[in-house]
This record gives sequence, structure tokens and C-alpha cells, in this order.
Amino acid sequence: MQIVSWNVASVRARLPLLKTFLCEEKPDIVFLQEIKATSENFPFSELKKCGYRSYIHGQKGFNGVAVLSKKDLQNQVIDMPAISGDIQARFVQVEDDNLIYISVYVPNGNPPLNDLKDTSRLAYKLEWMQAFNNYVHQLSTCQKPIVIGGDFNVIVHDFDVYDAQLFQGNALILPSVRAQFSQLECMPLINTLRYLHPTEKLYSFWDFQQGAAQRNMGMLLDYIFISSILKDKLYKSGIYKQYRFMEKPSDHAPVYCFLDDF
DNA sequence: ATGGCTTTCTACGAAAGA
Repeated sequence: MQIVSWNVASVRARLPLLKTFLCEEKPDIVFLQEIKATSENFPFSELKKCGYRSYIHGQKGFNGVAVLSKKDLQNQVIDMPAISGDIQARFVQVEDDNLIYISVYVPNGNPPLNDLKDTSRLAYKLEWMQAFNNYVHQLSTCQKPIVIGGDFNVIVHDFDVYDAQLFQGNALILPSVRAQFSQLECMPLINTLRYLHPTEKLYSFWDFQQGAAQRNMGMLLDYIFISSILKDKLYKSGIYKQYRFMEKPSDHAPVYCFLDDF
């Protein structure tokens, strides 16, 4: 089976490219982030015509996540036990008989310092990641293996960005953020991209501005994790970079992995 | 990079993204 994670930066703006993608690559499961839509304006029926059911946690204008699936899924969980007062749609969970599927959109966290009007976005990011780690840790004690796809908004290694110096102090690269991210690997969950490509220079995001994609000024922010019990089923992973260069692209490319069928 | 792009919203500029 093929699993994909893609920050589409608006599911409505991306609908033509998303449909092309689904027809070309025929993934079984797709984790979407930044759908920027609610259930009122999410294109359920258009995606149904492509053969996919949609399970969404929507929000008007910003954020929003979804899981698309060729087969019916059950037990939709709309949010993890979140930090108090959190109203942002960054988590959705569904399952089938074999697996639990989670789509996440980790907060960006910039600017990293408090200013007078805004409580720190960095503090929110770190709190959110801690709550997510706690939830996944607790979930990993149950029998069913987990698959998590998302935009983690972390530059894990300095070689995961075109110029690490430029991003010193940025909320994507801070040691505290990297430390939260690395807890996922301790659960233990397998990072499907890095398990098969430990040192390869891979990017999943290129800014819309300044011809960043053409100049390959990118960074790696998107990953798919699987429970370690599934690791012998993992036989391929990578990034569909070409979708960043097609008409009306997202600033993220889809990341993928393939698992042996159950 | 103090977002030179893109998207959204009770829209016609501002906020957000990374």
C-alpha cells in the first residue's frame, strides 16, 4: 500500500493538482495539511469522484487537516487531548482494521520571541508538540500500529535546509524544537524517509518567493512515521518533487512511503 | 529576510505561512 503526506496550502485552490496527483499516483492513504476549509466548503464530492473518502478536521481560513482513503475508515477522532484553549485544527485520526492513521500540522512557531501584543508562537509550538508526543506515546501502548503523516515544521539536520546559517534562531531549527521532534523516534516510531535515506539531501518545501524552487532553495519539513513493528514492511519512500513544479503548485511537495500489504 | 508569493476572509488591505 502507498501512503502520502502533503501540505496542500488550501485544498480548494489545489483541487485540480490534487486530482491529477490522485489519478497519477493512486495512493491508498493521503494525509493533507493546511486544507483551509471547513466541512461546508471541503470538496468531498469531487474527491469521491476520484475514488476517495475524506475525513477532515476543518477550520475556516487557516490550518485544517484531513485523511483521504480509498477504503472506508472508522472511529474518527477530531482532536487529541489538546493544550487548554487550543482552537486550531491541526490533528485528525481515523482507523481501519489494521492501522491507526493520524494527520498532523505542527505549528510554525515564528516569530520565536514574545512581543507585547502576541503571546509567543514558539511557546505554543513547543506546548503543542509536547501534547502531541504525550498523546502518541499513550496511543503506542495499544495493540494497533500507527501511521502518522504531517508537516512537522522542523529542520531536523542542518543539511535539511539550503542554508542553515540563515535560519539560526528560527523556530524551525531551534534545539528545543528539534528535541521535541526527536522524541517521536524514541517511542519508537520509524521515520520512513530517513530510515531508507539516512543522509540524502531531500527537500519537501520550497518558498513561493524569489524562485526558490527553481534555485533549489528548499527545506525538509514533511514526514511519514510508522510504528516500529511495521518496519520490515517498509520497502520504499521518497518525495514527489515534480508536483512542486506543475501548474498552480503548493509550496510543499507530497512525501510518500510504500508498505507491503497486510 | 522586516515574507519581492499565494491564499483567505463577512474582503478591496491585512494576516498568515516558513
